[in-house]
Amino acid sequence: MTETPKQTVPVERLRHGDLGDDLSFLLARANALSVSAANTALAAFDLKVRSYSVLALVVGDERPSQRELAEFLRLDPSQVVALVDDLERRGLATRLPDESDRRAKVIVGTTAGRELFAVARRATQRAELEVHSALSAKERELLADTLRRIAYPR
Amino acid sequence: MTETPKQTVPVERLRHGDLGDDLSFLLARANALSVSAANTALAAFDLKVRSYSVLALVVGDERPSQRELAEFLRLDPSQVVALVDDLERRGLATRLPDESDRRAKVIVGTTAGRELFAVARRATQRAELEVHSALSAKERELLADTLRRIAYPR
DNA sequence: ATAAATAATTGTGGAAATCAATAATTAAAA
DNA sequence: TTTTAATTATTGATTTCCACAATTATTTAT
Repeated sequence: MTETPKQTVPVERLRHGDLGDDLSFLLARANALSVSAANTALAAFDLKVRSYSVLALVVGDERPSQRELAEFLRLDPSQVVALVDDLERRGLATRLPDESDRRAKVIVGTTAGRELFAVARRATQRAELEVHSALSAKERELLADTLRRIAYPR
Repeated sequence: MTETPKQTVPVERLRHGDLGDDLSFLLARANALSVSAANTALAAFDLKVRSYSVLALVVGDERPSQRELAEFLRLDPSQVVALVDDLERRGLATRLPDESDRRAKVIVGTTAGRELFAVARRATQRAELEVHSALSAKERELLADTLRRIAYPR
């Protein structure tokens, strides 16, 4: 029996089918790598990309309502309830009544929330830089511009 | 009571915080739009991006093992079992013994699988074109090149 | 004044991710 | 060669995630 040498680069050959070069698939795979790197970096702070994203949106001075968070993050409103519950329980954000609409609640980050976000942000940016290390600063800029046109259509 | 005019572009202002311009976030958002467009297009064939991806990989002549599918798609091997179970039940793919390793099973698309993939592919490509309609052909090409460097590091 | 729409919330069922354990087989080490 | 370790597919359990329906309070439209 002649021995077939075992491949050391296992799935290389799968890259060159209909799928491996597909733009949507590349997008999905790049995103998967990015998300898991970010989650790894955020684990130290008991955050995931979801809760980190909410935190990022509420530590500024935009004071979004839960509905706005849901819409922007493409989440079901009920998921936002759970995410805000968690942040609030941990003292990182607060629900405030919306002065102009008593149905709505405005979410604002606390001081602790802002502080945690600051350090978590450094960690995610380090991780992100790692993921995109194959690209130059200029290429990253161009990529962001291009993705922005897809991410925010119209 | 003075009335505050309701905004017609609701979350526009959230785009311009720390998050909205973040490369990883843009990647995630662009991908989310792409995935949901693809899933919508694939629903007509009782496929999702997951099962479509597996189908795409097995209708070629690479004859991947389940382990290779799992690795390439970044899935747990047990999820691949379920996906292949489904395709096999529907007569779209078959498990064949790997001649050189009797632990492994090689997955090959059936004729029906190839036919379904062909039409499903047209549908997803239409949907994809829609999602990326803000980009020219040249820009799509450049985007694919850039994403490829992130998606397949080293 | 009444009706319709909206914001947050709860609960629910199904999909999916994660993890441990197992049987069969192969590869590595002694 | 014999034993040991690693690998492949599989099952099952656990948890998390996601999409929906229903509910309450409030606001907007008729």
